Amino acid sequence: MNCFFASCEIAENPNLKGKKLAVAPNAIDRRGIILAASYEARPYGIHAAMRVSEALHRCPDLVLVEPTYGIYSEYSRKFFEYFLKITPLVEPASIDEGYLDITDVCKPDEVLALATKIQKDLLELYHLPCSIGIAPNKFLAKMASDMKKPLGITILRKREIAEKLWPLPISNMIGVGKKTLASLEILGIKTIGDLAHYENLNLLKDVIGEVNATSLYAHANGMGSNEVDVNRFNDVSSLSNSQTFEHDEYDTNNMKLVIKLLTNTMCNRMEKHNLKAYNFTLQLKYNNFKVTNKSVTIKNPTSNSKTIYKIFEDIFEDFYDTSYPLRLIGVAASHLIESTEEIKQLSIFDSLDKEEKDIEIDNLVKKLNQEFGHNTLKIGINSSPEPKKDINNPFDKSWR
DNA sequence: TCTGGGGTCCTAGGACCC
DNA sequence: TCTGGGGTCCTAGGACCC
Repeated sequence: MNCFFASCEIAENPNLKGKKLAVAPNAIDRRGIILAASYEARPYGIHAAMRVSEALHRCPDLVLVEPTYGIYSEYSRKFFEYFLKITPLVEPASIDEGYLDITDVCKPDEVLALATKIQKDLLELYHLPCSIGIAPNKFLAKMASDMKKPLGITILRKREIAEKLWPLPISNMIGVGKKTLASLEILGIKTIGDLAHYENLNLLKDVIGEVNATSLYAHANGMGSNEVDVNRFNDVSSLSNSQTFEHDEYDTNNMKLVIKLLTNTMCNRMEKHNLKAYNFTLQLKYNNFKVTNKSVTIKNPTSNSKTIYKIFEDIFEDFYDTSYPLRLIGVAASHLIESTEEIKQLSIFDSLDKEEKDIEIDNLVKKLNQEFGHNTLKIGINSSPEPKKDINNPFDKSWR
C-alpha cells in the first residue's frame, strides 16, 4: 500500500484528500515522529521516521493527524480478505503488504491484467492506492513493487535483472540497512550489481555474517524463496509494548507505574490471542539512548498480569541504574504457547515449600515401598528445577 | 532539532548434558 | 588430572523491516 496510514485517514475523512498530510503520534509533543506522509507532503522532504518538529519546520502548514491503529487494522483485514478471493496462497508480510502466489491463477500473459484489476479494485472498494511487483520470487517481487510509486505495476523477469536491478544503489536493497551499507561500501560495493559480481564470498561472510552474506548475495543474483507462508501472522513468536516518556523520567515510582500499565496491556493482548509465555524481557532505554534488555525464563508459562508484573518489578529493582533517568520502558513476552496446548509440567512438589516437600517425599517412599512389598527399592529424587519434555528418552535424567 | 513502537532473525558466549 | 565432540537452552545485544 502507498503511504498506508495516510491513505486510511483520507479514506475515512475525504476532506483530507489533496492536503499536505502526515500521520504522527503526539503530534504536538516534540518527541513524536512521522509515521506516514501523503504524496502532497513529500515534495517538502517529509518522510516516515522524520521528527515532527523538523517536518513542521520544512512545511509549516502540514496537516497532522493522530494515528488510529484500529482503523488501519480494519482496512488491512479487508484487503487481505479481498486477496483471499483471488488465491488462498497469501502471505501477509506486514499490516500493509503481502505476497500472492498467482502461479496457478492465471497464464503468464494475463498477469498484467490481473494486477491492473487488483490495483483498480483496491482503489475503488477501499480508496487505497497500492504498488504491485510481479516476479518469480518474493525478493524480486518486493524490489519490483518499490520501483514505481504510487500506483505502479512493475514486472521483473529473471532476464531483466541486469538491466533493472543491478544498476540500483546497494542501499535500495531490502535487507541492507545503515550498518550493512557502511560495511559493503568499505568492500567497494556500491550497486546491487557490484554485490552480484563480488568474488570474495568468504570476506563478505566475515564482514556481514554468514547468513546475511549468503542471502544478500543470492538475492542480488535474482535468487530467492518463492514459497508464500500463509501462517506467517498466525504464529507470532513475541509480543511487546513499550513507551517513550514525554520527558526524561527520574522517579522510580512513575517507572514502576508505567511497567504495570504496559504489563496489563501486554497481558490483555496475550489473553485475547489465547497465549502464555515462558520468557519475559524488560527493556530500559536511558536518556543517553543506551538500551539494556534483561530477561527471565520461568518454569510454567503464564499470562497472569500480577505474576508477570512481579517478574518485571524484580528485574527492574535488580538492574535499573539509578544514575541515569529513563527515556523508554518496554516489556516483552516471548517463547509463547497456546494456552490450550499447554503441557502440564507442574510437578507435584512445585507448589510446596521445602519442609512440605520432605514430608511428601517421605510419604512417597513409604507408599512405593508398600506397593512393592519391601524396602529394597531405591528411590532417587531429582530436584532439577525444570522437568524436561522428553520423558521417553532414557538418557534424559531430568524427569526421573 | 535531539532520534516511535511493533516485530523478526542472527550472533556469540556460557551453562549444562551425554 | 586432564581432556573431545555433539548437542540444547538461555541471555544479551544488534541489525533490519514497516
